[in-house]
Amino acid sequence: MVPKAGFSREDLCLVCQDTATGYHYGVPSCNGCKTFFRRTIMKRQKYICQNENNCPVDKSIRCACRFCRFEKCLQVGMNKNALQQSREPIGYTKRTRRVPRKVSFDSSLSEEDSSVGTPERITPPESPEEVYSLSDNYLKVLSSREKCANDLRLSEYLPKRSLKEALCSKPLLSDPNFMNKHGYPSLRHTFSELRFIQQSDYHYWHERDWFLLTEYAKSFEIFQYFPYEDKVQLVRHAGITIPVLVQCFNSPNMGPDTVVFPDGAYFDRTHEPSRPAGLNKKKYQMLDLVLKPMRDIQVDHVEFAAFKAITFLNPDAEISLESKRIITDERVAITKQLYSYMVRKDGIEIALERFSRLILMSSSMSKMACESKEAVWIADFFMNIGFSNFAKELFFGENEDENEMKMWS
Amino acid sequence: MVPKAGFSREDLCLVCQDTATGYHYGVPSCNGCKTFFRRTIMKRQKYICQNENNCPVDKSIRCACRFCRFEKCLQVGMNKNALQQSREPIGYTKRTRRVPRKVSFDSSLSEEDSSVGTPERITPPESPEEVYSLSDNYLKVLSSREKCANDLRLSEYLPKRSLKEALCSKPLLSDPNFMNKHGYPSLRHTFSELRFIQQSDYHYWHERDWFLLTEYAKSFEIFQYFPYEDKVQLVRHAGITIPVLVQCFNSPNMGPDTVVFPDGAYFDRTHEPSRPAGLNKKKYQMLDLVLKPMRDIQVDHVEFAAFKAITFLNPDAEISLESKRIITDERVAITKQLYSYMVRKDGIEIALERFSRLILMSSSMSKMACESKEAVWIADFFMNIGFSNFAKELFFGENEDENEMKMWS
DNA sequence: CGTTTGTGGTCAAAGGTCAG
DNA sequence: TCTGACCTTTGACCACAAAC
Repeated sequence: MVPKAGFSREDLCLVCQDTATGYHYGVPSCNGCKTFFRRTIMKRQKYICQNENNCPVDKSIRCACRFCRFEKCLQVGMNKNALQQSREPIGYTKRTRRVPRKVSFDSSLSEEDSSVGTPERITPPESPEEVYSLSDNYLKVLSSREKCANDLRLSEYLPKRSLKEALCSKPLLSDPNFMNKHGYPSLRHTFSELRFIQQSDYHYWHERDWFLLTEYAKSFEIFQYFPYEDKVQLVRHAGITIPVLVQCFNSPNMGPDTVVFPDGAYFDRTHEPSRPAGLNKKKYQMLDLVLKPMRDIQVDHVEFAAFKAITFLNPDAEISLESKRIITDERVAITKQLYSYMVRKDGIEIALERFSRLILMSSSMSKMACESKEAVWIADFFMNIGFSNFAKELFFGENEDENEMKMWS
Repeated sequence: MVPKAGFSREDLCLVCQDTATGYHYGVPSCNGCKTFFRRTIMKRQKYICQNENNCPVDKSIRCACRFCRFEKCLQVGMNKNALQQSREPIGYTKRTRRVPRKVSFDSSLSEEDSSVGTPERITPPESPEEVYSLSDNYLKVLSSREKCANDLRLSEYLPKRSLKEALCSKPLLSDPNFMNKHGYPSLRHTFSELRFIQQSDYHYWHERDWFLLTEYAKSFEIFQYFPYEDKVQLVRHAGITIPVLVQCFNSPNMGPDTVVFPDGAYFDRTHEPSRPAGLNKKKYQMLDLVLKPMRDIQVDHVEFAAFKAITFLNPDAEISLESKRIITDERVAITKQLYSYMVRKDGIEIALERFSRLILMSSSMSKMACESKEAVWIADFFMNIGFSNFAKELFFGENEDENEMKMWS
């Protein structure tokens, strides 16, 4: 693209002697020969001369023999290497060609200024506008799945079933018939009539959110291929963290320390003496490690969907090595897309900050998962809180011996 | 001049790998990508990818997909705000400096001077912005500090002292006199004469690595300002993870399941019946959750230094809210710096993959921290393993009552 | 006060378009 | 179909100002 010294508009195309429009592929040449050369190379076209391979080539008859025209292009020095890789199509929406000008002798030197001379001053955008990307296909899937899960959470639907039934039955979230029938809010779940939470509310929402967790798990394609024992372990490992995440994110913001459930039950930093000390402590962890950071970062629903998936797909669960590998790969893929999404949304500076904070929350989630299981176990064992059979299956396995093993392993 | 070790790609455009002409909008880049980025922003252009939004972008085909090219510009960190927003026909803003040059100490990474103590940052961070700008040097500081720590680990030096003495005494790693005197390898610590590990070896290396942990902790400038109780909690929380990290990273690669200590003691996946079941299980976790991933990712020493700091600066420890905040900010700053380093080293695609895998390891570390404390407690309580007083202080606190509280809280 | 660095602008020369 | 006048995009190079 360095202007060749000494070129003037009077120069002629070295191929056909037409008026040259500049240097093309290293040679002063006209538009026609330039385009002809490029097309020939790009389409790898081969020509054959009908005569003696020495046809004359000039402006009037340059189209007569393509073989000899191309030969001439090469002879005068057109350089194949000056061709570039195909570019993206521009796709003109409409023909913006100027009104054909009458050709005159002097217009060629002065015409530029009329249209090009005073372009309006282009200024950068004042504010960053939304640049949402379609590149994050998986994120969109996760996000709409999250929407369905929330619809179901607000509904009345809550089946009684064993853990095995829950994990092996047909997925509901991806079933349009089911969702049409049940996926609308219950009148009781409209976040109205606030009242302080009671034991029965905790139970109700834990049961609901554990039910939702099993459906959420099944909504991952990879999940169906895992051995049953891995499914149980994965859901068990997420048994505390996912409900906590869901409860925090879906709570309307009624102050920094308040979590509201859809039926209006709420809790805050109030110490509840009737609950085991461990569960009170977990409540504070939930406020400090999840609610506050998520509000600080201002996690949006796409980011939430991704982070929830990252939290669920935890290779630290006690599953087979093959399942660990699959889960890790899935997790990394989501993490990468999440980063891309955040960069597009906020720009690199802010995105890297928010991304780091969000991803580093996963270590807090792990801590909660680990400690809470212990606390739940102790709560049940010593306080006789009375979990449902489903919850006991979820956390403790099918029999008491297994529990003992877990406690001391 | 600070040598640019590890920044081998600095002369290449991070977007397309063409020769970079300098930093543009915050990123080493070529003229083409620079101009492309500016034009896209100025003209508010939106592109659509014809494929899967993951087109490769390099010198030869960078024009093939403008969507993916622009996406990559953002990914590698091109900053929209670096475009000048002035309404004047020509407006210039302040240049964006990438490395503050005012600090003149630079012995950190020079070759032979490893015995010299690591200088800490001279001025404490007054604002988040200052932390960020200084953090360009932060990885270098962490990396050379790590070198000192390893020198001390290989030495003979191992004082007997209480936890309080350890945490409140003068930092040794940054003391050139001390490091000159003691920071050279012991003859016994040369990784020769392999032999299977014994109980006494475990004890010896745990004691060494706990000693090193306290010195490592003190090497953080923020650490000295924490209340004593927070210091204890922070070190306690890192009591398992940091030694495990150090042992894995510094072990020569003698196969996928083998960890070798400097004196030649090694362990592998062999079940050791004489050890408590919990500690055997932790050993497997160490191999699966730390050794294997670190070798898969091929963590280099700068990345290791950063990840170790991220692991140590864990806001999940039971410390005051103010300390949590300080630690989180420090952690996030290191994380951002680590990401930048990896992008410079590997390019965006590989870096994002490796970064995600590495950062997500922090949740495994949290799990280990949580479960291991429990296992250590049980090991001591039931198996009478016989930890030193120092270890007991580290893990269980000063008195038995505190232990009981922790167990059931 | 000169050098280095990173802005924005320029325009020759690439590639793409579509009536003829 | 192929052609080529016309159009858009690209990037090497330049001037300028701020930082060093």
